[in-house]
Amino acid sequence: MKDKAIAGTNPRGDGVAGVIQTNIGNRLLQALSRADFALLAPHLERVPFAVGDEIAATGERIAWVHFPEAGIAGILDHTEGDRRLAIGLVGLEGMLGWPLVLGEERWPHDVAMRAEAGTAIRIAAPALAAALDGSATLRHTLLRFAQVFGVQVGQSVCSALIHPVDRRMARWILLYHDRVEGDEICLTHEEFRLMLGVRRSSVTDALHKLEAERAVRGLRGRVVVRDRARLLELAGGTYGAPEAAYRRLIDGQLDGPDEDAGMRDHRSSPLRMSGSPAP
Amino acid sequence: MKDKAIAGTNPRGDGVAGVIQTNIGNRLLQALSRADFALLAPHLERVPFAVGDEIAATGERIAWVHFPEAGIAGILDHTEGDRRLAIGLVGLEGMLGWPLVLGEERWPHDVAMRAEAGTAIRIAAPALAAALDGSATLRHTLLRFAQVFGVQVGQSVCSALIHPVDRRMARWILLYHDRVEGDEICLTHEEFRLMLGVRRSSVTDALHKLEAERAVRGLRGRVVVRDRARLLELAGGTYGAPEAAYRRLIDGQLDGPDEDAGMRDHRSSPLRMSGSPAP
DNA sequence: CGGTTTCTGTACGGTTCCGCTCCGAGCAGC
DNA sequence: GCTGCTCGGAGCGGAACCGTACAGAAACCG
Repeated sequence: MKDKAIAGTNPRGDGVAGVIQTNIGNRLLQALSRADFALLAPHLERVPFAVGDEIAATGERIAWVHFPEAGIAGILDHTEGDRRLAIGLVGLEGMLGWPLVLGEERWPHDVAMRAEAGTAIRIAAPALAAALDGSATLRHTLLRFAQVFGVQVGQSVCSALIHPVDRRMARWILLYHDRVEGDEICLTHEEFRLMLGVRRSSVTDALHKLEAERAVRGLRGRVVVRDRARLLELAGGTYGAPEAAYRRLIDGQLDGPDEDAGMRDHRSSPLRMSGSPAP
Repeated sequence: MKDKAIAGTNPRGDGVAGVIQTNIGNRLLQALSRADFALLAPHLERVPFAVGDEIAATGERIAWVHFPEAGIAGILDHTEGDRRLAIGLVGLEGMLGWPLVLGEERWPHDVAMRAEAGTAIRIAAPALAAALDGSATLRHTLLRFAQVFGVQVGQSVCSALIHPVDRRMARWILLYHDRVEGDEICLTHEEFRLMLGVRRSSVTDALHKLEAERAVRGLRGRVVVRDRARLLELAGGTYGAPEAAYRRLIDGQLDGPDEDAGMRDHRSSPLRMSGSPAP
């Protein structure tokens, strides 16, 4: 329980209204100015979702934009063959539907919920579009998230090209870990398989290598992070840049001008608010 | 000479002023409304570049935004190890520096010119930022390009995960082919190696497979496309979506509302203007 | 024209990962 | 208890790729 003091608000699916900024578990919405949030507030509603829920399907119109509060969304591409491969993850730090902010009305990928059930705040696409037209600062915040996610996808390319399965897996575990309460990640080997683009038993092998490094512990249906620093080593340069960019572009915009933190300092876990004890 | 009637303007490096919209070889600038172009025009200048020129380096401030007219830019990530891996390509259809439009002031990747020398139209970052603040339609066009490029990177992930080297290579050849006059692509095996993330001799092998398929012909320092349709088959689903999105979002915005073309119709070559004879 | 550099083709042994298949372990329902 | 299902672990032959190394071919250059 060493993290995410901000996230731990009430994840009950009340469904309508009563959504106020201090009552929200999504960091992107929290980062908005009071005025920008007020623009959105009348149109926000909280919805629950279960593991496996499909938020979006490639080619369909974007009807809703979601801001997850708990749970993790996999961004899935299934342009090739039968498999759907994960190109990135979005959790409570981001939004689902950024293509709308970039002027695209259709989903370029599938989006499916993973790892654990939770809630999201959603807003209808036309309402968001109207608010975007009315506020440059709102635009800026959401666009910056799109940029951060783009960097994440870029790292997915590098990871896929040069890392063996176990090191790719270390990266995905970190991405999940950042977006989850505690150290448990509820995913079966089969789900890892789809993300990594390998056969299921390669996941078993990779997990065993990570266990031999004492980096994680594998249990039925879940993985427990045991040594985050070791995972960081294994992931190498393919973890960190988007997280640093997030801190600089989304969190940092509150603190003032960029303090020239650089993109290379990613040994910490900027998305994960470790060390902040709950009240 | 079966393509790109639009692109064939004077690629001499005149360097300053005199840049008018009909005189420009960049399709993104061409797609702008007359008013939006007029906003930028006073600040545009044409610059030449050579193969190997480094347009940007990771972490540095974005000082200039470039719109290539001929030649191709590789977007390179070198977060891991010594190698720089290509995550995407940008040519005369796009721009270099879209992170600025998304609110990021620093380059998230390296950018280097590839394949052939050429020219680009550039604009200083502050001038572009001012113009963006002043025109929603300008913003929309440039943001849409950022979206299209994001889709391209997503496909790079899938390609890297599930395709063997020769099929990945087919995809890259198509991406180059779209952005080049004629059917010759001037790249050495060594340059392919960096993009594909493999050793140099694997490039030789892959190229031989493509030659056996009669899809391309390899010469010293270049590859000639012989059977584009065959390349499309080999690339499978990892080619086409961004090109279709480009036509819909950038070209289509002139023609009227989207005619529901769908994302899946990518057997043609939407970026490549084949069949339009020069006057 | 001969020497040098660059680019391409080829080979060898070793590793990773594939597809496939089968088995056991945990877990729910009845 | 037994059954049925999901999930994890293991083995085997083969294909893809790797790192390394070396030789021929093409371009370059003085």
